[in-house]
Amino acid sequence: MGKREDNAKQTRAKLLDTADRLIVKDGYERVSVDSIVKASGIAKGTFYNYFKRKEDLIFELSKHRFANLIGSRDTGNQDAVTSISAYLEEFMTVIANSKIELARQWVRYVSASDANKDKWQLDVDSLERFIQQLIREDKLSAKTPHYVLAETLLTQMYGIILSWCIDPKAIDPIQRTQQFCTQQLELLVNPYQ
Amino acid sequence: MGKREDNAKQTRAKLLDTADRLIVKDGYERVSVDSIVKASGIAKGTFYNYFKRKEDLIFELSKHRFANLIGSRDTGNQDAVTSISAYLEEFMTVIANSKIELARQWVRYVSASDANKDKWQLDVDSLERFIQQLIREDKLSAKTPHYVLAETLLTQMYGIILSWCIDPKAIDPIQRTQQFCTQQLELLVNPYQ
Amino acid sequence: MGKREDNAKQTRAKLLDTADRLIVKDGYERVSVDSIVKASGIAKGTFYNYFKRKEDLIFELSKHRFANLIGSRDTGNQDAVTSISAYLEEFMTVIANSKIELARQWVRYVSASDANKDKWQLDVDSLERFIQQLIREDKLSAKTPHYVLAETLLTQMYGIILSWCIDPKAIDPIQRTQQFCTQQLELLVNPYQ
Amino acid sequence: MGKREDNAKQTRAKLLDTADRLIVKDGYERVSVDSIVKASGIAKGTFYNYFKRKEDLIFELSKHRFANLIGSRDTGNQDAVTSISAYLEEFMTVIANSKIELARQWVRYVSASDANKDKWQLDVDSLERFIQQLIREDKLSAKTPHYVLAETLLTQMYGIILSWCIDPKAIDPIQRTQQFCTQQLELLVNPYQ
DNA sequence: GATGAATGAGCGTTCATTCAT
DNA sequence: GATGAATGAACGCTCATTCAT
Repeated sequence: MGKREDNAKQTRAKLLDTADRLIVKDGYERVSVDSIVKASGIAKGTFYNYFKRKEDLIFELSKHRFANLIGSRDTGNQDAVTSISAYLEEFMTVIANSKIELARQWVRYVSASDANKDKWQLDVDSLERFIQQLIREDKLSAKTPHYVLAETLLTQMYGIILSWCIDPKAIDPIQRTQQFCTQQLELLVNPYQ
Repeated sequence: MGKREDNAKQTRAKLLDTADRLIVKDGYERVSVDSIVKASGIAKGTFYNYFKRKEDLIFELSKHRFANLIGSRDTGNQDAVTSISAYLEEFMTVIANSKIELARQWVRYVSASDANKDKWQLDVDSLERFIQQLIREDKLSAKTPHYVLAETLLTQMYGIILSWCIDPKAIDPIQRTQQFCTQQLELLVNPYQ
Repeated sequence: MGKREDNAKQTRAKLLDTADRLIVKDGYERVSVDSIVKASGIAKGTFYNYFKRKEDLIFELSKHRFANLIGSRDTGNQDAVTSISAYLEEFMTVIANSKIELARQWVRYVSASDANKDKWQLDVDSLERFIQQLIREDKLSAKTPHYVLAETLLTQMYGIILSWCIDPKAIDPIQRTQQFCTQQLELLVNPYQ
Repeated sequence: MGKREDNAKQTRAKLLDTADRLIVKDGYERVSVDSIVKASGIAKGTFYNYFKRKEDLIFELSKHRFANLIGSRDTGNQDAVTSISAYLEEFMTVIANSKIELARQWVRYVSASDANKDKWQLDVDSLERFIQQLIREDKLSAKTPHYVLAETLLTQMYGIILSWCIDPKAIDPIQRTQQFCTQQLELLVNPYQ
């Protein structure tokens, strides 16, 4: 870990950070190599020392950017519906806390190409693990179709995000999530509780 | 309907068709006015005789594709779950029949600005009317929360579309819809059946 | 003068009028054949029945548009300075009454090509004739250098117009003309009065 | 001043020179970015490395041509009329030395928007200071209306430029300036000499 | 390894002009 | 004579990429 390698790592990191920041600020479409190197104070040629093509940076970014949002969590002695509700609300809060433009950009981004396909699977897996945890804690029966349930719930969340992007004024994603949890979640979970 | 008007209609249609085909083939991002006119053998200037901006063509395209998804329908003597399943499957079939690139384009388009906010509401209203019809036909109890149910179901459909856009290879929207109908829909509808 | 010739004349006149109006409204640069035919409700092809090229219409327009502003006038028994002052003020009033954008457009127009070279000469000739009239009326001596004086005075008017175009807020062309007449004109005319 | 910086300077200069040459040759209206880069053998993209917009090059060009027209000058023991004549002639010579197309461009440019309003004021101020210098040197009386005189003289110069632009063949700006100085200037200055 | 000037294909768009109907 | 769809060169401008220094 000589000084030079260190500098190189920093340069690379700076490019990634700057690109990330610009995408958030200006939207994915508007971010060019030019804007990245100008904002980061790094020469254009240097950019191409680290990334053979612009695409490479974008790809690397997407790996970091949409990292799995929710890790394991303590459910205490709450019942299954309450636990899942808390999970989903937290999931949606992270997204809803960003401005609508960011959410829109996110939708455009993940639906732009196959580069982000992991995102969906990671989210499903994470939610499924959470449900399995509830099964292990005997809050849900062993018969619970954990994968299908995870898929359904996450699909609902994704649907809320998309409808929010379509009509941000009419739809409050947090409130919609709460409504769903209150009125529908129980129906889905009840048989297994 | 003189020869000229006829030709004009054909020219317009050819531009739309070609654009549609190219978007499916190459992806929304890569389709330019140049590529459209070159592929259709029409002069660039002619393009702008029909569409003031490239955007206008795109808009018209997505309108055609995703417009008027569901009209009224005869439910015969099917029960509520079966009827709703048929409705949702038809809804999704229209979308899934388009290629993934067109669905992506649609997602990008409706989430791009506030211009399409009606889309969501129209879909919800349409589905709600369908549920109300089932209530009138005594297939669902009068207590059915028709609006909330419509919202939930449509949100699920939108979520499926979005997850399909994210990972088209892993997800088959029709199959996912059927799975949802089979395994979850009953839970949601049962209390009111 | 059959009906057909009459219609043809009207069509031609309408094109000229519309073009003139649009140039005043939108500025010379922004007026296209398209905008002219759209605004006049005449088909594009018809335009080219009357004018072989767009230039032809512009040329014809310039002949009408910048016609000699001032004809002969009664000077009554006013002295030379008063008469000339009235003449110059009227000249400038015609111009200043138009909006600054029109004046700017005029400047751009007359300085754009050689097509308007007559304009300057016509104005000088007109003013010279006026001065000669004053000589004939014995309000100025026969030694008055009528052409040079006309040139100098008109040049001053043109200079005022140009400076007005450059800084419309700081300069009031009418007031500047009056100031010139009050403070400087006498000096130029006195020797011959 | 490495080789690279040197080359860059040359590239920039070449673009400016070529543009200048083309404007003189073909007229302001007909010069496009394309024609400039083609004539200079420089890539189009390079043009935009140096000038953010085409306008910027035009602006820089006109700044070079018409900037800093007159600095302070030694009047020796010439009388006022001679000194002012020399001043005005030099002013006009700078302009007349450019080709007519460049003068036209200048006129169009300064009259295009409010961005150049200073130009007029700077010229007036400069000329006024020169007249004040003549007053201090006792070549003009203290009663001389220095500002009004400066305005009148400069207006005359601007008028000559404009009339030159309108009819370049009939009018020689230098000769017209000399004529004005010989025949009219004395009348304006005499009372204060 | 860092630099930034140079590149040129490509973009969306405008517009005067032609010509079959 | 009137029509308006069709044309295609030209416009100003963007941008990912290359390469000599």
